[in-house]
Amino acid sequence: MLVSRYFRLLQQCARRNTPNVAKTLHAQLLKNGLHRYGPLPNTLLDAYGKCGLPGDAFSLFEEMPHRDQVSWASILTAYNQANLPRRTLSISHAILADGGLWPDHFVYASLVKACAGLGSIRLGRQVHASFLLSSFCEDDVTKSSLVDMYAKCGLPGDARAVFDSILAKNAVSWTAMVSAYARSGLKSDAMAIFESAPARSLFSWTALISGLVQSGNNVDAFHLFIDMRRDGVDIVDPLVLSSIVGACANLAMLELGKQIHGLVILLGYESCLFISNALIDMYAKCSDILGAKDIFNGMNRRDVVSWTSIIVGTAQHGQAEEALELFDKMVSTRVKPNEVTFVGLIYACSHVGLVDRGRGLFNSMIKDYGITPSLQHYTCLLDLLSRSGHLDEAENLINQMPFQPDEPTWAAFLSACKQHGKIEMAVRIADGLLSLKPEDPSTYILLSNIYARAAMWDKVANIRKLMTLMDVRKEPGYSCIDIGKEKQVFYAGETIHPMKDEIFCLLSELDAEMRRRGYVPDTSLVLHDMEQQEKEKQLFWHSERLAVAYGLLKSVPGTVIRIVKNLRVCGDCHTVLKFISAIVKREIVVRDANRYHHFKGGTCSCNDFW
DNA sequence: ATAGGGTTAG
Repeated sequence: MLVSRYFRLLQQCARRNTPNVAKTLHAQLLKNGLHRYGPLPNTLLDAYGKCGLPGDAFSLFEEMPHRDQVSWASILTAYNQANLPRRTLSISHAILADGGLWPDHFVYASLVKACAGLGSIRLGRQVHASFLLSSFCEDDVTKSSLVDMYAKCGLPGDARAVFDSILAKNAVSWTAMVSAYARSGLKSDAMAIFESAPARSLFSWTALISGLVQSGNNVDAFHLFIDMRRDGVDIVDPLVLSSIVGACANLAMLELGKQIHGLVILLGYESCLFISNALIDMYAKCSDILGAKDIFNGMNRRDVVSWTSIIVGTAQHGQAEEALELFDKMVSTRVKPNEVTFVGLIYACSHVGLVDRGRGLFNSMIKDYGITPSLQHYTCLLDLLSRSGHLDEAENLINQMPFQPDEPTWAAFLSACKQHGKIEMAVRIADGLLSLKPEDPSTYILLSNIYARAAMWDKVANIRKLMTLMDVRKEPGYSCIDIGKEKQVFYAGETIHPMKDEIFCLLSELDAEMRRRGYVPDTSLVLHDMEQQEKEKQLFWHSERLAVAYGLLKSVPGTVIRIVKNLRVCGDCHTVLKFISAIVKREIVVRDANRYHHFKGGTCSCNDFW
């Protein structure tokens, strides 16, 4: 009787995720000597794993005198559950060595899941091959996990092949396939599978919507979310909400995001951890950093993602010192920073030119936290060094780092050389960059500027020729502005807007006032060969100016004007927006392709670093 | 007694 009670209680622990109860039961089992009784050790191991205690699970596993298939499967699950796929796979090597135990279908499913988590197609294919040669090769559960593994490795065709081989497809297999197509951006295939599935559920809707958000089809995801609501699907689990909050963030749709936030509250999920995390990011990406802080401050539990989201958001909005203070608080509350946190922190340092602090953080990341720097970390550090004029150190780093620098990395370094007047160095870097056959139009504009600065006119001509030859054309710039519930999009040079005359009139007035205050148009970044006056006219019609003028004409006086731009703000527009914010005494927030600019009283939060 | 699908930060 007593033994069956322990079984029941431990299984309950696993289901309800109550680690303390698991530990108490373990202690009782030790006390009454039942800890080695029958399958109880495996049940306890499973409970530890499912309660998120992989360390305790592993100690137990090591102490076991007899490990069977179930023990192996349970320890693998424990590591998968804790999102430690490397551990899962490292243990799998031991499986073969330990008493000649052969993996069963439970073990295969766990191994495939670990490969999916790592995104390692090489290991994934090895496990797949081994599975096919085993006597469990018809197992449908493992096949469903293979569908997912191929999907996560970006191979929807391979996923489909496995899916077609599943004999008895169930809800899990259909959902895995919907997710496979959706996350690969294969919209119509995803829809087709979704519709041909025998049943729909919150699970399959979530797979479809989340997948589309992940592949950047945010608007489609939104329409499907509305369809799902119309279908009357009960949102008994908030996962889909975090995806749709993410869609609002990606689209920078603040009003829509606020409405979804309302829905989150209505459905009672506002204290759910990863919903709050998604909301922090949404408000930050929608330029409302105060809204993001409200969410963060109102949380009763915060994890790495919460801290990292607010640190990154604060840094991107130009409040670097505050981002660094937040990090100190994070450390003092014993939340362990991860690789993403350090990206945000080094970025923050680069923004205010805190070279020593940034270097220190980079080293501490490696030494104190055991994190191997990625290309992104090197890029942040390079940015910090080169912006602050430590160009030789930056060049050394480029040559020593274990990554091949990509085009944006070279371009950023090059632009810093130009900024600091290191023309010889710039030309050397430019020659190297050119030989990599860059693809981004702005790289060509930068190169052309460098050569022009060095008076190397034949090279300038060569760049122009290359651009026509490769048909490198600048992506058309556009800016969006939300006024109430209406969204307006302005393209550069647009002349068909119904309020065109009023916009032109206002911009002319502002232009005159700016010139009185000392504004001189900076036409150095206008590409085309044309007269000065013509160049100035080009700048005059840049999309962000049209959007600001429209905002000034239509919005409630005194409110913040929020603009989202697809490209980076040009240097001249940046100057103009600073002037305008002072003249009209309004705060203007621009989210460009790279960062956020809060223009207020003639200055910008980015300190002219962008 | 053990496995598979939907989740947030760069």
